Amino acid sequence: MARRRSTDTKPASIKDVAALAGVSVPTVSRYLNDRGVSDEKRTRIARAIDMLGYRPNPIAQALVNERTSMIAVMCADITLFGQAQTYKGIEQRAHGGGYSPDVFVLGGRDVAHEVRSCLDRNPAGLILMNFDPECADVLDLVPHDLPTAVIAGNRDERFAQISLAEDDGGYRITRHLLELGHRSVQYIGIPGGVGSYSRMAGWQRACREAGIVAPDPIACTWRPQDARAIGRRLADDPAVTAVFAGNDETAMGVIRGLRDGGRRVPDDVSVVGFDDHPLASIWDPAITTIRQDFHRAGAAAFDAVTGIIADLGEGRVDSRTQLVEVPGELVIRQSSGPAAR
Amino acid sequence: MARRRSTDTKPASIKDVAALAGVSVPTVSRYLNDRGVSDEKRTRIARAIDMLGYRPNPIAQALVNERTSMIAVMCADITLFGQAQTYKGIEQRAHGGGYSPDVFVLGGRDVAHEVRSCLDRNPAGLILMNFDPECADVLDLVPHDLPTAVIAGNRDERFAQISLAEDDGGYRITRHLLELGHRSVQYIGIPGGVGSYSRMAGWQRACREAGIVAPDPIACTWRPQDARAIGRRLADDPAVTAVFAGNDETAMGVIRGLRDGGRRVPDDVSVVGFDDHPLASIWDPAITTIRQDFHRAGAAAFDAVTGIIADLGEGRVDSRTQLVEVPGELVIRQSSGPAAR
DNA sequence: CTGAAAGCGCTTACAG
DNA sequence: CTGAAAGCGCTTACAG
Repeated sequence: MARRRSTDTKPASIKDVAALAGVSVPTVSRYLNDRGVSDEKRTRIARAIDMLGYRPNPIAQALVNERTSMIAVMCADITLFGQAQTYKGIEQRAHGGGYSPDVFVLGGRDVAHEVRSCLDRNPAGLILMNFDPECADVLDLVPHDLPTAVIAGNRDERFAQISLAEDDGGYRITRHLLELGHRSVQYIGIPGGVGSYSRMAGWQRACREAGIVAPDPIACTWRPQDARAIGRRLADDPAVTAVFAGNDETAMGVIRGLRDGGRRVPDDVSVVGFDDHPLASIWDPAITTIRQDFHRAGAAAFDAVTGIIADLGEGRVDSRTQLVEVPGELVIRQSSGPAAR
Repeated sequence: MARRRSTDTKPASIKDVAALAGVSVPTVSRYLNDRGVSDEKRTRIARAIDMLGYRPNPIAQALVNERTSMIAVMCADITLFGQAQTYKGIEQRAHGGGYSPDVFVLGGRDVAHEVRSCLDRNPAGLILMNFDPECADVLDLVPHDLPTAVIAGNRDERFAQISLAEDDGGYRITRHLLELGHRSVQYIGIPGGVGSYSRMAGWQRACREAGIVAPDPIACTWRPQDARAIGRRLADDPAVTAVFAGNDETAMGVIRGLRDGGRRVPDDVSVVGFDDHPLASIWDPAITTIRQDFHRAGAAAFDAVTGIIADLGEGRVDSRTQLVEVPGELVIRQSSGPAAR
């Protein structure tokens, strides 16, 4: 089998540049890495690079440096709103800098295998979007000395972490419903989303504080259709006057299901969501929600990882376990209203 | 600066395996690549690999093979529904195979620079999601001999292409509205989405065939809020009885805007979308749309690229410019109805 | 089937 | 500041 495709002109290497500039290969390398090179050779090398259209081979660099310039970004499903937005935040922050993010979707059964494949590629750092339960195990497979930031999930003292303050958001939006006079709030959960730092935990805390017994949470998938079916069932229970859906898309499904069952929102039942999806304000009725700043969380995670890398270069080590809080914001719209008397 | 982080135990290399197994390095390499190795050495090597937890270094492999096992996937914005779903299709198809997809978001001003950075990393193949106008220029920067598949966009005879048959979808959904008795259909465009293979082209064709003059298309962004503003404006024009929105999210915004302006959907105005977004059937009224099979398009693109790679290995060359059609499906729901008399 | 040699494109001590 | 040497972890001819 041919080792190179036939029509391909082989790209210039550092050797070609050195030859054309009349210097040694290490001198070109020093030029590329901003080490001391005389002005005269600088210009000669610059010209040679320009003429040849030379671009350093990142693969060779990675081999000798024993690390790439890639920041691995692991997530369970990049098609979901929060994860996509978070990645966008990472992506935009990375732009133009020395590191480029690289998505690894942990989709299959053998997550450990996928994680190892990723680590084999020698990332300079790692960002884990810990939105889904299957991601939590990943942390035990990550070498301790790999600069790492975790977004969301329970606090893990071993790593830097970006907290989206979900418990606080869940608490506040539940309080909002209680203050409207509702005597109980039904929670509908999204996959994962459990643990002491979750929106569900905030809901439970608010219920406890108000002295009411939180009803059993109802589990839902990511699919709005399933939320609709749940809403339809809830429509038949006159005791339900307030619903806290785990995210906005779930809220949309629940509202539709309640309406299918003849209940009006918010007149008969208040429904709130979470995240502030772009369609949340378009929905009819517009959805009361907690706005999450996923972009900022992504950017913060990127900054954390590159910060750790820089700190390690200078022998500092304290930034490795920092905690950054990205608070949510209660956005009151039309899907929540006073409890019917 | 330390070349390796201190707490790190250096991973085993092929050299370590060879030493432990008592064979030469090339023999281990042959073992790894399924070349002839005696049974006795096979077992010794296998044991050594197992004991050391050895994993071949893909970076070194890439350097010597002059190609990686990565399929570069370029797109403009992976947070958009169609692109995210398409990527998911690619991702799932790739699973377990020898190639892994790798996203490159062409976000910045200097697309050419971004493309070159991607190509520097020596992908084995390339998939371009040609949904946005800025992506079209990319094709001129791609070396002809890089196995490439283009998803959507105008037909480019130089490359394999997966067509989502958007013009056909646009034609059929416009026909649907015309058959309901509407005398004119207003098109609201999404960014990009022009050219002879677009949903807009299908709309124009259907109008032309019906002998009606297509009104000027209205440009919209990806933001549902902007679509809502357009809908609000349209509400004041009694001549508008049918709207074809460039995608479902735009349709939702338009419907909301029409309602803000006092018009009922579909009684006063029919509104249809495109894509079959998961929320399209949840929306009230549920949205008539063209269902697109993005997963299948992604899988087809992956198959095309890996097929080209395999064919090149065997000297075939014909698959390089194949065209695959992934048709859409008209899904009639409640947002479209007979024209008011 | 197998090992010694050479090489992929780069970088980093080591002498000058 | 600069070049000759050695090496990163692999693979592929080349002899045996």
